[in-house]
Amino acid sequence: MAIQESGEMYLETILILSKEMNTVRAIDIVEYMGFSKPSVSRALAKLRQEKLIITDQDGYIALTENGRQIAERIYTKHTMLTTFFINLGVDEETATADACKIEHVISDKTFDALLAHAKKYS
Amino acid sequence: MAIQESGEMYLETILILSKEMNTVRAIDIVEYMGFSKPSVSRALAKLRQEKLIITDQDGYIALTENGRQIAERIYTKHTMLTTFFINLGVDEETATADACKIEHVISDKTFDALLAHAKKYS
DNA sequence: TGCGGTGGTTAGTCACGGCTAACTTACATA
DNA sequence: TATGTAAGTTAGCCGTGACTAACCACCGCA
Repeated sequence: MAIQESGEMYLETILILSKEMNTVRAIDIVEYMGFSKPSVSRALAKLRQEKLIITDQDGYIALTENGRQIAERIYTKHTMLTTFFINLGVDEETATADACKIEHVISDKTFDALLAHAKKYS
Repeated sequence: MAIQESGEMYLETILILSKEMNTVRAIDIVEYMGFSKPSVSRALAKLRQEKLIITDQDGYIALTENGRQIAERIYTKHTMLTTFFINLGVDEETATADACKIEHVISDKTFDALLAHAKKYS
């Protein structure tokens, strides 16, 4: 089963949290994403099953190599799109919100083209 | 209840079909979108209920003023995004596919900014 | 020692948006 | 007139991804 948009969002969140807090637990994701504990628990179980994350006996979560690759790819799109939109004059909040939705649906091809263009014209 | 991405897709399809065939019936939408008859029937029932389309006694479908506004907005985003991506060097198929997904999630603010930018640099 | 808080899971529900099966209705034609 | 086909609807199912309620396990402290 292919990874869904929701799964990508969880992986990206884990990456972001692990940048800013050393250890990541399910409860941190709950607080960051604003979802309920069971929702996060079930989503993480699915990611664990697909070997995109691993959880140690203390409940600390880490991305596997596969998981990290997906998370980094999404996160890169997120930050680049946000920056691009802000440079176009969009307010930060809107830029972030739009980037967060577009990052999951834009193809690598179009993203790369957009990135190359952004480098030239901003 | 707010209009969903799926509803927008149906409205856009009705607009496109009505540009190219005078009368639009459910079966035309079935063929165009590749969904089953019941799926289309139920989706149209929902749009009818929300007064975004009307159907006459012969089954011919028309957009209401509200429906047309939504459809035009999405369709504009669709065509502009497609053109923009193609101008960036993306192949037509990818550009269309990406536009079709992004058109539903991009905000008016970001779209307008993108459009203004595209006008300047292409 | 036992009690409360924290973290996590299990079970069951819901809306959305696809699907198939099966029905109705109407029309065209043999 | 009867039959077959086309168009549409109804009923019921499924996966996704949220939710609440309720439970378990652990840990610290009075």
